[in-house]
Amino acid sequence: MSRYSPAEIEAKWQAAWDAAGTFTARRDPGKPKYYVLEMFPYPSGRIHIGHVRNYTMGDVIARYKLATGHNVLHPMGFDAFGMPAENAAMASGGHPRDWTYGNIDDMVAQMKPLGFGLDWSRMFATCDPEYYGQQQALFLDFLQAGLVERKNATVNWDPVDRTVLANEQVIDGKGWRSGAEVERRELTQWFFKISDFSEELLEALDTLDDWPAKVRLMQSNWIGKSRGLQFSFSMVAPQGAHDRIEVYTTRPDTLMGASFIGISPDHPLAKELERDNAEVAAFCKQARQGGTTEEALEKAEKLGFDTGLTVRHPFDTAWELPVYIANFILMDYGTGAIFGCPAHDQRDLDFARKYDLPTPLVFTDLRAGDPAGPEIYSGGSIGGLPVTVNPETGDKAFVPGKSERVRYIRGFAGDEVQTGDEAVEAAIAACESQGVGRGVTQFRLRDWGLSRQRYWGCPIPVVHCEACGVVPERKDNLPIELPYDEDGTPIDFSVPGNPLDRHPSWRDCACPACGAPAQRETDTMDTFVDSSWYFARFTAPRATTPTDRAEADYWMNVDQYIGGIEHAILHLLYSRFFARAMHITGHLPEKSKEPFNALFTQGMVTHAIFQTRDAGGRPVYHYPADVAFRDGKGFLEDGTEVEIIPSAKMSKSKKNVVDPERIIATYGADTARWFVLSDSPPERDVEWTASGAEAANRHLARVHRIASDIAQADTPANADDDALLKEMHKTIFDVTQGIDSFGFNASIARLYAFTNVLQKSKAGAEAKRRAARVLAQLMSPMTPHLSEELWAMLGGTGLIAEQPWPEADAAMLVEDTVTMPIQINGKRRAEIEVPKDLPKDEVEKLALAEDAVQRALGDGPPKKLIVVPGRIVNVVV
RNA sequence: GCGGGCGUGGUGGAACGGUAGACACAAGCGACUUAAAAUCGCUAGAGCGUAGCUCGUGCGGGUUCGACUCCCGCCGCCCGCACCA
Repeated sequence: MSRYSPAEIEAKWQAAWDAAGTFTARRDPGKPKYYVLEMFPYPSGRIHIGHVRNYTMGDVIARYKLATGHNVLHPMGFDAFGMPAENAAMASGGHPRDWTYGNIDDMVAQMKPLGFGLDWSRMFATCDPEYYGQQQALFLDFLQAGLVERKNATVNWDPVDRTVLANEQVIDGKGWRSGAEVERRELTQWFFKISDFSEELLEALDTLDDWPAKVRLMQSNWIGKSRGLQFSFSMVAPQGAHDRIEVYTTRPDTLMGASFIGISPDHPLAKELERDNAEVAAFCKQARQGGTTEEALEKAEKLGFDTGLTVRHPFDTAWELPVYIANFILMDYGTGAIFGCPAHDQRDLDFARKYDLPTPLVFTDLRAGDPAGPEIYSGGSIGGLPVTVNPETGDKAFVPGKSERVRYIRGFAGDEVQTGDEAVEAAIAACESQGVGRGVTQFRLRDWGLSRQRYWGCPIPVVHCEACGVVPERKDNLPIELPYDEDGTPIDFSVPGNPLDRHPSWRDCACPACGAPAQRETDTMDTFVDSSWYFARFTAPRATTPTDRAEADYWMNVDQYIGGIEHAILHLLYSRFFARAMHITGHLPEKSKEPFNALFTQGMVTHAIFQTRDAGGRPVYHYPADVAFRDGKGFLEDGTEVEIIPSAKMSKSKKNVVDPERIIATYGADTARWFVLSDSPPERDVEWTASGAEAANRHLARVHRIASDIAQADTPANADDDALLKEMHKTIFDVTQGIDSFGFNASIARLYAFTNVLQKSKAGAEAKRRAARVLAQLMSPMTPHLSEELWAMLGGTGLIAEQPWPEADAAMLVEDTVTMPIQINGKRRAEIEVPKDLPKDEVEKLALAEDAVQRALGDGPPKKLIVVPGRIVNVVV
């Protein structure tokens, strides 16, 4: 009898699929197509177990769809531009291109042994000139279609290295290399006009039925549609050209609670004041310190500078409000100016407390004044109305939900008692009728700045000419390739900044319009651009235009997209925009405006951390391979017990990583594939454990053993055949349903159960062989190599990968009787076995006759009797 | 700080508002063996007065005949926050 030997069989069957071209996708209008795609990896050089899980999920779908008669497209590529390659060149010399392609070779070599049913002939990397040249063509088409523009953006500026930093390079407000205090600085950049599509991108979310609701909600919040009022405060004393300050607010109902005006340090008025006032300039400089992230802005200490200027309240010209320059207001949002209502906004309240500004209350809790209700205010007043928030809760603003009803004491429109939403609408209407501003619908979504001051990215194909201005490159000149060296000299990556900027022979060129000497744009594109259309490129990866319409029309859309939740907003939103832009420019059909029909977000693979402490109490981490287990505890070789911290995100610094290559070498690819799917639902994290992997391997060996016994068995057909086949059909049904609904762990649990049944069954050899072949088929999406081996062993013909999926016989699924639990007051106390269609009153009779029920009832009748047919009986006593 | 999610035995997890703990891991006991490994079988949420009863799905409330599931308020952890990919 042969033993389970993954190393042998896995290589063998991979070669067989290659030879048969099982996974090579060809357009065939006669067959329904199915496009399954996993988010492609960044070529770090090593695949990790999380990749294994991600691609195994996609492969299960791909192989299952192939078996159900689909023409499957399942491609793979690399998201190959980005900072790590430049960082590597900076840290240890070499060239980003060599580093990246070397890593890609390594990763492909690590992925192939996993036996994924991928069409490798379509592979590309986004750093291939063939790919990014087409991306440049797309950029030019977008530019011509009015989908691109130039304007200012705020960036992180390192004043010592004199370079722009990525957010992740800003640590606690300081540059990662120089340690210098980072400044926010404005720069002219290219933008995709994604905000023109805000409404459409928001509305179309409703059509994405097969996307997780949480992703749609996150996108919806990100786009952030709001209804508000745009109006201006007139200045008491005009300052230069400024005689008013334009603000936007989503809470115009709190206008009578205004306490101050805040403007961004980059507001034109602030800039004007800065010019001839050293104190203002010093404050603005300080206010511009720190990173650009929303998180940094929100968490930073709120600072303000009283300009001494004042404005008039639009409804009471005698009421003057001070104008502050504030560090938490960004010029990129709204008008770069706000009015503060401290009583009903936490940030404004913090600010008002700090600068001792009044906090007029606009509305109160309906229960205010009720002794049992919250006390919201006390203290002084303006015009007989309360001003000071209750000193006891004085640092907490009263911010109820907008749908909650509150009592307006400083309202100016609508009822005294109304919801925030109603009050906002009433306030907008009232303001409009009195000529104070206008109602405006605004979106939080900003345009997508795509310029990056870096080398390792797709060059932006434009030229700056003194005479003609900004000129698009001619498509004939594409691709504009990144220079590998500097006329024979290696590019120096050790200097901060963009090497393209200091590369004269690459930068200098002829103007595509007038032919005069001109200069190339040295910025490259955000790597999100690369990943915003790769799915379309996979449909015709070698086409000499961005897409081939016949191929794109056939293969698009992606039927099932699989990736991490961390991409829930940006990558997916940008891709949705790109698909629309590509449709407008003729590169994709109408139906592809939403390019991903279904989305699945998978969880991470985690691993316990093994830790001891050094003399100073600091943690010391240990690799899993160095830890031995006894009685559920872990020990180092010298006998020291380690502390086990379960389920932590894998990270090299914590040493809680497992290497897929080692797993494959030890157990084989099928074990790795089986285990990463087996223990947790796919959308949740799964914890990798050595014992779990071992057990998965033992199970596969067991299936192999059972199958080889069955292959040689000669038991005649008998009375047990029917029960086995019935169980087989139920298993087909359950496993299929599991795969269809991404319940891979449930499918696997069912396969375990069926294996147990098969092993114990006394059925005849023929029935058992049939059941075992079906078992092999049902396992084949997860363990394709073992399944091929079993299939061949059990007399199957051809490749199991190319067999039609087994179908459950509905007649074999029905049961004649059901077990009904009987509850007394909601607690299970007994159960009865009844015919499936027994009438309700019969069930009631049987239930009441039960001992447990009789005992609970005593002599009285039940208070209530609930019978859910086929499900449950509940007796209330 | 803001937005989104998750929380069930010693462990991973299962459970259309209807028998909480399927299926596994770890553990214990047994069979086989000279022995071990492998394999096979059995036990197993906690507690108690053990034919049975009580408690139990992060914490506190609520809705319901019935709540892991729905609602409200907390706590903890994870993801995202526009130049990480």
